[in-house]
Amino acid sequence: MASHPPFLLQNTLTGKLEPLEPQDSNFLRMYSCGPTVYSYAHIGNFRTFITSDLIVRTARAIGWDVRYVSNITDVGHLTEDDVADAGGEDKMAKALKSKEGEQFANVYDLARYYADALNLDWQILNLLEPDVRPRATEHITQQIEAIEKLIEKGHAYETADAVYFDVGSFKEYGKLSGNREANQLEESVRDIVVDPNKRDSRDFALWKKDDKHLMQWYSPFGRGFPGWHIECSVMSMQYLGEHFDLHGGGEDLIFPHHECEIAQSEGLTGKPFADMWVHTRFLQVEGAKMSKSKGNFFTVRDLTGPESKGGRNINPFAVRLALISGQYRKPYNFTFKTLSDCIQNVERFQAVEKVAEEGLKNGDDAPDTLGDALDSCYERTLHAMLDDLNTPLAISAALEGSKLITKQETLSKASAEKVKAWLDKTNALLGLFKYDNGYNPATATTEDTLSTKVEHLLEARQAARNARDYARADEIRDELDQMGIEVKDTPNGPTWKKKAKI
RNA sequence: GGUGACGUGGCCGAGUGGCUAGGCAGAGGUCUGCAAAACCUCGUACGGCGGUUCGAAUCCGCCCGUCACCUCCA
Repeated sequence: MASHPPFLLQNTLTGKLEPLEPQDSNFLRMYSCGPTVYSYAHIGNFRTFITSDLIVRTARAIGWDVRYVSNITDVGHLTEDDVADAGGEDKMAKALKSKEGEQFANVYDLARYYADALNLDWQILNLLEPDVRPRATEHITQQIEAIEKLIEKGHAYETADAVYFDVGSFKEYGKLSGNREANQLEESVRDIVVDPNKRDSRDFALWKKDDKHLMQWYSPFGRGFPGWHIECSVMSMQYLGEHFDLHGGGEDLIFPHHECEIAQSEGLTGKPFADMWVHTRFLQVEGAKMSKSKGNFFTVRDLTGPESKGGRNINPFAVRLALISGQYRKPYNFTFKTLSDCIQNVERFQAVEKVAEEGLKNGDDAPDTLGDALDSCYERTLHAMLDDLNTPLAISAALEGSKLITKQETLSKASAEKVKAWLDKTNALLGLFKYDNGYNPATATTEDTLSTKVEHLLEARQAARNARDYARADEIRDELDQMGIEVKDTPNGPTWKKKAKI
C-alpha cells in the first residue's frame, strides 16, 4: 500500500480533528448505532448510515481491515421519557396500534418486517453489509449480566420500579456531551418524570420492571425490559472488545445515548470504551426539519420505488450522491434540485462505464494516455476522504476524472483497462454508480416494463424518423414524454428510460 | 438558562495574511433533422461593524443570523 496522509476525523469526545489510529495498526474496529425498527428508515437515518459506510470504505481503501458492527434495535424505546427513565409508551407498541401496524400479529412481527425493510433499503443505497448486525432482543442475557455486574461494582442500584445507573458513581459523566450538571437538566426539562426513588435525576434506567409490557423478559430484578442504552454497550463490547476504535451515530445520540453508553461501559470495565466518536449532523429537507406534517419526510422507497407503488423512480445512486454532497458534520440541506442534478452525474459515471466496456472490446492497440491523469484523480479523491470525509471535494475530483474520459473520442484497449481500474477503485471508495455490496437489482421486482402501447409508439417514432417526418417523430416523443418516458437519439439508435418523478 | 456547530458567488464547498481552488447548476457557442449527450468559452464571492497590518475571506473584538442537543429522534 502506498503511503497516504493520516485518516482525519472530527472526534466529538475531544472536539478536535484527529487522526484515526486503530489500537491494532491496520485493523479498525468500529460500531455504528442503527435504528429502532418501528417504521421505515428515512433518508436522514441513511445520511448517518452512509457516514459509517464511507468510513469503512475509506479505511479499506488504505489497506486496513475493518470489523464493522451495526445493530438493530428491536426493543422499544419510549415515546415520553426523561433522560432515560421510562415513563411513556413503548414506541413499537405504539406503532403496532397505528394504522400501518394493524397488519402485524404482534410486536415481534412488526420488528421483523421493518428490519427486513431496512436491510433492503440499505442494499439499494449500496451500503456495505456490516460484519455483524446484532439485535437487541438476541442479547437480553448479556444485558442482564452487565446490569448485575454494574450493581456489584456499585455503579447501579435497584428500586421498586427499576434498576438505575448511578451517575454520581462515574466522575466522567458528561465528558462527551458537556451535560455534566444535574441542575442543567432539571432547568431545561419541562415535565420531568421523577421516580422519587432515584438518587439523582441524571440516573438512567438499565432495567425497567414491567410485567404488563408487550416485550418482557425474566430477570433477577423481575419481569421487564432493558433500558435503551445498555444494549449498545453490551453488543459493541461483545463483538469488538471492551476497548475499540470508533463509535458513530447521529448527532442526537451524543446525549443521552452515547453519554450513557460511556458511563455504563467504562463503569463496567474500568477501561476506555471507544477512542473516537463520530457524529453525523441532521439532514434538512428543502430548508426545514423533516417532518411528516410538513410533507418533506422521505423514506428510501418514497424516492427510489416504482411509481406504481407511490415512489418517484429515482436512481438510488443519485439519492446516495445527494446524501453525501455535503460533509457529514455540517448541516446539510437536501433538496430536489440537488437530487435532480445528482441523477445527471450518476448517469455520467454509468455512461463512462459503458465507454470503458466498449474500449475493452473494440479498442485499438494504441498506448494508454489516461492512466496517470486518472491515478492523480483517484489520489485526490482518496485524500479528500482521508481529510474528515470531505465528500464534496472527493466527488468533484471523481467527476473531473469522468470528464477526462468522456473527452476521448475512443479508448484504446490499454486506456480502457486504466479507466476500468479507476472506476472500480473510485466506486469502491464512494459507492456511487455500481453495486459492490452484493445487491443485484435484477432480482428485485422492478416495474420498469413497457406497455405494448409504449413499444408501438417507439416503433412508430422510428418509422417517422426514417421517413424524415420529423414533425410526427417529435409529436410522438412529446407523447412519450407525457407518459414519463424520455427518449434520446444516439448514433446507435434511440434509447429510452423511465423518468424520475421529481 | 446551559452546551456545541456554523455563516464564502444560484448550490455543495477548497481556502488559516498577499499569488482570483474545484465540481454542480446557469448563459453563449460547436455538433446532431430537432432535442439530449458530449466538447469549447464565461463566474472576482467571502454575514455586519470596528481593530491589528504595507496588505485580511484568512488574526483580534463586538454584533447579527442559522442550525442542533439538553425531551423520542440518525
